[in-house]
Amino acid sequence: MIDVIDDLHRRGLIAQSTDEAALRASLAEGPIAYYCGFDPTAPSLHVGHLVQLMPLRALQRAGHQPVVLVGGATGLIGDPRPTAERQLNDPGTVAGWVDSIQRQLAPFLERPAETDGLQGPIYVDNLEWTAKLSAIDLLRDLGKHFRVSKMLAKEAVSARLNSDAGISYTEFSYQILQANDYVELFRRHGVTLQTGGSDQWGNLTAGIDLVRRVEGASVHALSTPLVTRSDGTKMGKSEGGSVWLDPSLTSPYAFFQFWLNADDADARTWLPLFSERPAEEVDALIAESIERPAARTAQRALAEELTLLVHGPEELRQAEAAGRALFGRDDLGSLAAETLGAALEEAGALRVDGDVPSVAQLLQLTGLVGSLSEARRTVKEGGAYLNNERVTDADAVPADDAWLPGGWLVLRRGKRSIAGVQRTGTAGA
RNA sequence: GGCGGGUUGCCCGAGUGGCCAAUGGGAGCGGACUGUAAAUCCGUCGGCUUAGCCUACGAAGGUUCGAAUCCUUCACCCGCCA
Repeated sequence: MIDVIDDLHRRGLIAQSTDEAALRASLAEGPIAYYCGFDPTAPSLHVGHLVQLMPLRALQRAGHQPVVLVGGATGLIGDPRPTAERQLNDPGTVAGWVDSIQRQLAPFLERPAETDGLQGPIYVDNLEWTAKLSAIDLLRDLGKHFRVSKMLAKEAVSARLNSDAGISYTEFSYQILQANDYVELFRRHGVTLQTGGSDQWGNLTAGIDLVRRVEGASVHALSTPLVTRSDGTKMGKSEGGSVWLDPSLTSPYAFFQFWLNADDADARTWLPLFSERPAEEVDALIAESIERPAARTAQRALAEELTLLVHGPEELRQAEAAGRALFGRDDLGSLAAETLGAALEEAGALRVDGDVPSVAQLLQLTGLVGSLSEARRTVKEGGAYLNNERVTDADAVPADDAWLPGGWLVLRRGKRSIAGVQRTGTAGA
């Protein structure tokens, strides 16, 4: 059996680690419990979180016990970002996000657990113990273990102190709460390893220090690298928004397209990170990508594997089929109504009944553009297409003979933003 | 608590009474070239009932024919002093 740590290194999933020899020894000794926390800052996780999920899965496959923490308490406080103070979200909203994120995390660890007889995840919410902390407990029992000079030295904190934004006492205190989580999980579930992003390193080590001080135990941390794009920006933005894991926020089709459209350099660096294929297969795919970049083997492998992981086999099949139909060379009119309809449902479909809106209005209603002004601008720039033909008049209403089988119109913005419009009610085609 | 500096569009950052929906850069978006890549070049980049109008330069008032620009108060940030 391949050593987990070796495997994680091979995949590039380890940025930093505490005493690696000790960690290897402890992992080899027998199953350990490990945890990773996710703060609810939105209703869903996004593709950037996948890099956290990969080590969780890898460790689980190696027989260890995953503990998944959703930060119902820390989400109310806000982990300091290096740039600016966070906007506080109200408790009800955060509680809702805790639920949705917890549900979202389940399949990543439950499916392998069910099928392979592994340890299923333990779910925890740090609100459970943090809400009970009184100001006295916090300051007297926890605060005494924290040296301000050390807290100030944390990267995010010092960055903020050196910026115009400054930092509130609220966010400054964040690391105390997260450190306390490690102590609580050590006590409750015997957790001895925390994983997290490399930007969390300061928080991870703060937890280790606190466990040592209050429990006298030596525990571990492992951080994943910050995944970026070749241009240095964060991974996961597409068409102006984040790529979410929640299918109602980012459709499986859009999710699939995100990976398919990754640039070559990115796809090759991301593939080992996200693919759970054997090393030789990954290497072969990358070699092929270098040899014949136009075939996009790396992009395709990422798109297929991740859509399958996040959305399941049926959604993958449909997302793939939709892409083929919409980007294929076939004449749109020659596609079967069902094929076209299924593809457009995946891409995003709008129903119209009665009076047909103008092209500009349709662009806005389908969400391809954010406003009517933008719709007009897009048409002016030559970036709006109706059934693959460039639109020249933003206020024109689609002609009767423009409707394709099934009562569909294919509306496109730019090269690859597509939406369907279906005419209902009135007699379609 | 005192004194000084600051708060401009998605981000950075010019702008000190009319020529400002606001120079410039970045991001984003569109076009050309391609492979539904990258790089490059060109265009675009608040909203709307789009030759016009509305909303905007931390917030609220005020001065003025006219303010992002001047005055007052408030909020927040940074620095120095207590």
